[in-house]
This record gives sequence, structure tokens and C-alpha cells, in this order.
Amino acid sequence: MRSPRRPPPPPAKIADVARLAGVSVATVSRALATPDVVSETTRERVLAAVREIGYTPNIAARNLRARKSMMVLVVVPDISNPFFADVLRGIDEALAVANYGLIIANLGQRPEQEARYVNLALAGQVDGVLLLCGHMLAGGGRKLTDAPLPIVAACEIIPGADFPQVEVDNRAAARAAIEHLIGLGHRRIAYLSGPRANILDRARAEGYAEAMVAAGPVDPAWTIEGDFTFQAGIKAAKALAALPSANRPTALFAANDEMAIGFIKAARGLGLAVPEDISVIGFDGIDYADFCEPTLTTVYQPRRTLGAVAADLLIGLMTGRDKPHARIERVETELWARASAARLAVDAG
Amino acid sequence: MRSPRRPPPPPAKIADVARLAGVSVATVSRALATPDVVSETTRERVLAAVREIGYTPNIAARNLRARKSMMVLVVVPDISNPFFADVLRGIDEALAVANYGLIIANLGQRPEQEARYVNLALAGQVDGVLLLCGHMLAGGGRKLTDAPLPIVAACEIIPGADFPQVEVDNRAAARAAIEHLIGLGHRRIAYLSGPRANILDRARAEGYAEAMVAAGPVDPAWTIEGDFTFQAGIKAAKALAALPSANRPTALFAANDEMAIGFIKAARGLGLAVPEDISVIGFDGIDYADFCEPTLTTVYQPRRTLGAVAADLLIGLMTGRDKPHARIERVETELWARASAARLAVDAG
DNA sequence: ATGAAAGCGCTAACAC
DNA sequence: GTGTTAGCGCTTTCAT
Repeated sequence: MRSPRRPPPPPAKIADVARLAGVSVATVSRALATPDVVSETTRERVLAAVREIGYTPNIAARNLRARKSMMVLVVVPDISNPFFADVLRGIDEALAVANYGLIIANLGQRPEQEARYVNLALAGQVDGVLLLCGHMLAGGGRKLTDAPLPIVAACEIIPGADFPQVEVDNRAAARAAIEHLIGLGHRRIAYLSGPRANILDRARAEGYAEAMVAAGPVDPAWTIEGDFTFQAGIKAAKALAALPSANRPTALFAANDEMAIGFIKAARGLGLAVPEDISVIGFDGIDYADFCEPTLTTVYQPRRTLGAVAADLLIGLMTGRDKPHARIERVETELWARASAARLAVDAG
Repeated sequence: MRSPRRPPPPPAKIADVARLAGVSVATVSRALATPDVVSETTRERVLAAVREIGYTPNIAARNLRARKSMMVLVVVPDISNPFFADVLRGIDEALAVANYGLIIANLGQRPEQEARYVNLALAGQVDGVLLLCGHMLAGGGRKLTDAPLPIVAACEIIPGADFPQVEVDNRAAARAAIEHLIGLGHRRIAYLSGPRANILDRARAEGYAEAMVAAGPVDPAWTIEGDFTFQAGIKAAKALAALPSANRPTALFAANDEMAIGFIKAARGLGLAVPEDISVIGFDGIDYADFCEPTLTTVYQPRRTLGAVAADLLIGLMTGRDKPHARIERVETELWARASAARLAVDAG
């Protein structure tokens, strides 16, 4: 009869393998890390011993000795945001290929977390940092840059940073969206913005302004400040519906899909048909943009690619393949023309 | 003039602090880990030295010596699935309170990854594992349970597991959804399932069957196999529209929201009004369920809570507060009654 | 090709 | 309350 609650045997260590295989610990280490430098018979003996006692090298010890962790810290503003979920997927796929693991730093409206993660990085717990949060990590009186650690930023650019960054060309993408509307005959085009301080929104607003030069005079009332939420879309619909129809925009460009969808839903409730009375373009290309009614014309951001490109840049730095230097990599957006943006009816021009 | 490319100074270590503060390394360690056991003057001298040279304890060394990592491995089937993104948020919030960090194991259709993460766990890189993937992690000839490591599973239950698990009561939730429809006068109620092998779906199908006993005879044609996708919803709408109207269900319960939304969109295109001709209930309570037209009645799963409860159970095991034992914790769902499910019109009964 | 031995930086006995 | 010291388990010179 087995004695109950027998304490589990301590995990096997390299010395146990060495003893069983009749070699030194150095040889075991080599057989595992650089198999080609060990004779074939020895290697097989070692591997057999490893299997027999179920040995797994202790990572903390390896990290300590080798001064690397094969881990990357990914800093996200909000892990529950599906946008970042897709970016994370791209990051994970790229990191997995190079055998790096993923530690998540989820900021989520808790600024006090920053110090904790700065600490993690300074403590040598990770080999590199991927910033998706739009600012340099700092806290507890120290900045991330205090450590000699490779950094790459993505999604939201950090102005003046001296490391590689990856983004979509928000300005050009917004311009393309407006040009699409102009091509459909629209001239009075509204812009439903994100929070005005947001760096993504600033670039998109610039693109709007640039492209609108070709459309003729722009009424400031056509720019409505939103905050990326569905509710902001609803409010914007009410605001536009209240404008005299002679000056009411015939099209709207929203800084993200969620607002665009809120706008459409509310506009229809207010008697404004989409796209008949007003065309709508969103930004992001979320899944739902293809499920809603009407399907949403939108600027697609390749979220997964964004993450993968950033991760590859970081891998280049961590492995020493590339030298660190400031640079901004741009990934291409795509205009997905669907049902919510249509040619301007002749009588509505 | 500064010489360019000067190699960065090596990070300060505990001995540097000790020297500067004029104390032993043990005292520095204590001043940092157990401040109350050190005299106030010493403590202040140490902390001043720490600040002065910008010291951060090396985590690999600490982990090695203390035999813990303050890290948790969270295994998700697909990190880009917004459902898990919310669960992860709950997990992160709970872990952060207890000062645990988060390593993500994203399986994502790459079975070969499993071995890598089993290894991570066996290598002592984490203090506990949270399984959201519905099966025991295994690979490279070893299972997760080979290590004496606390484990908790959530979302998808692993039958027969001997550790705590957290789920929503899918069967009861499905039953409640059907009862809601019966209460609205419906008797011919269809079920749009997930993949039939899926454990979540099996429980929901059982709930459907149980509740339908009160509704009278059930036609097998009312159960349609789906796969949780929008497209499956579209297919189901076509299937139901093809039924003779005398036997056509007046309501449909979908195993998730995405299918429900696809169903509604397609049904309307086929001339079936929702909820006038057919009521629809979804499952999950995704954000979009409140944005679509009509707004979707659905069974809300508290995703964040699900994650937080699981994380708290794991923290209990990791800190030794609780003893490991098999048990299934259930978190409550909520029926969110909205516009897509309405009282059966008298002439349609 | 292999072994001996010196640490990696820290914590925790143990001694005072 | 503080110091001394022995490892934690591994990798990596340096010998042989």
C-alpha cells in the first residue's frame, strides 16, 4: 500500500543525469546545448539518461548563468481590446519561431503597474520589450531606457524615440478614405474623430484635412470629436441630423469602426438612410464591419502583420543581427469598399 | 567630449549596494525583502544606496535561490479570440494584486507548441498554470502533471481532472434561455449548435433538450449543427427558411452570439423578420450583441469574472493557502433580454 | 572529446 | 540586528 501524501521527489538536476550516464555535468550540458560538439555515443548515453529520469534543465539557473531569459515583455494598454489581441497573435507567431516567450504587461488604467514592469525589465527578466502603449514605460523613478535592453514600439508611435517603431501610415490611410469618398462624388464630408490628444487621431485628422483640399471649403461643424466608442457614433449621428440639410455632409469618415457602426445605427433611427442619405467609412477593419447592416466600408489595418513585423525587428536586435537605431517602419492599410459608402445621388449633390 | 559607443556599465549588484551602504549583502537583501527586521537607520542607509546606484535585484538569481518565479503560465487556444482577451483581463487583474506576472502560452493551431510550454512549466519557469484550452497540456513525451505544480482550468472543463476548475453552468444557462422563449409563448424552438464534439456545446445541447420537454415534441430538424462562425448562422437561416412554415420554428437558440447575428442577418434577407417571424437568442454577451439590429437577446457569460475566479483559485494553491483538490466552481450567467426575442404573435402559434 | 572548477547574483541558515 | 557563508543549478572557461 502506498503511503499517502508522500512528498514528491525533487526534480532531477544535471548532476543526476551525469551520474546515471557516467559522464561529467559539463558533458551533459554540452550534449543538450551543443550536441555536435559531443561524440555520438556519449550523446546517446546522455539523452537516454535524460529520458530515463525525466530531466528538464532549470531555467532560472540557466538564465542566471547565461544572462538571457528568452522572454519578451509586451506592454499593452488594454489586453481586452480585440485590436491588441490580434496584434499579440502576430507577435506570438513571430516570437515562437525564434523561440522567445511572451510576458504580458497589461497597463489597463492602473498606472502603478508601470513601475512593476519597468522593474521586471531592469531586473533582467526579459531580453527585449515591445511597447504597444504609445509611451515610454517609466515608474518608481526609473525609465525603461535605464537598462541596456532592445526596445521596439508599434501601433502608437513614440515621438523622438531612438529605437525602431512600426505603424500604419494613418495620415495616408485617412487621405485614401477621403479620396474614395470624393471619387464617389462626395464633397461635404464629415470627420468623426478620436480623442483629440490621441496621436493616431492626429495623423488621421491631418489626412482628412489634406484630402479635403480637393473637395472644396470645409465647414468646421463637419468635424465632430469622438472617443472611439459606439456611443460617440450615436452622438455624432444626432449632431449631423440636426444640421440644416443644405449644409449636412453627404458622407462621414469615422476614426474607427465602432464609432462608424454606432453612427449608422443611430442615423437610421433618425431617418437618415445609409448609404442613400449619407455614406460612411470606418477605420480598422474589425470582423464585425462585415456582419453589420449595411456592411461597412473601412480602412483595414493588418493587425497581425503589425505585430509580426514589430516582433521581427525586436528579434533582430535581441540576437544582435541588427544594430539599434531610430526608424519608422510602415505597414500598408487596405481600403475595403463595401456597402456603407456609395456614389452620391445626383439630386443630393 | 563623451566617447561614443562606450559600453554600458554592468548593472549594479547587491554587493555594490552593500559596499556603498557599508553593510553586508545579507542586510541589503533583508532591507529589501523584509524591511521590518532591519533597524531603521540601516534600512534608510541601504535604500539610499539602492537609489543612488539604481539597483534592481536580478530576478533570475532570486528565482534560482528562492525556487519560485512569481509567474503564471496561461494556456489559451487562441489569443486573438476576444472571448479569451476578456478572460485574460480578469486573470491579469487578479494576479497583479498578488504580484504574479503573466506568461502567455498561445496554442493557436500549432500542436508542436505544447511541448515547449510543458517544458517551460517543468523547468520551474512558472509557479502555476491556468488552462483555458480544455485539455491537459502534454508534449515531448511529458505531461504538465509530471511537475508538482498548481493547476487550475477554466472555461472549458477537463473531465476527470484532480484540480480546481471554473466554468459557467452551460446546461443551466441554455435551459434558462429556452425557458425564456417558452415563457414568450414559443413551442417550436430550434437549436443552432457548436461543433458536436465540443464540450461546451454538449452541455448547452443538454440544457436545450431538458427545457424542451416542457415545450412538447421536438423535431430533430430543429437542431442544426454549426461551428460558432457567422457563416454557420447564415447557413442555418437558409435551412430554416426552407422548412414548411407549419413546422418552421418560431424561435432559435444559438450556441453563440456570432452565429445568432449571422442568422439574423441572413434570415432578414430571406424575408424572415426578427423577432416578428422568428425570435433569436444568442450566447456569450459580446459587445456587438448590443450594437446589431435588432439588439440581441443573449446569455451573458461574465468573462472577466471567470478569469478572476480561476486566478484566485490558483493564487490560493500557489501561496499554500488552499490544498489542491478536485472541484468545479460555477460562475453565474445572466439572461440579457433585448429586442431579438419577442412574444409569439397569436396568429403564428 | 571530456572533466574540473569557477562563478552567475541572490537568499537563508547559522553564528554572533 | 547584523555578518559570514553555503549553496540554488546551470554554463563555460581552462586543462587535459
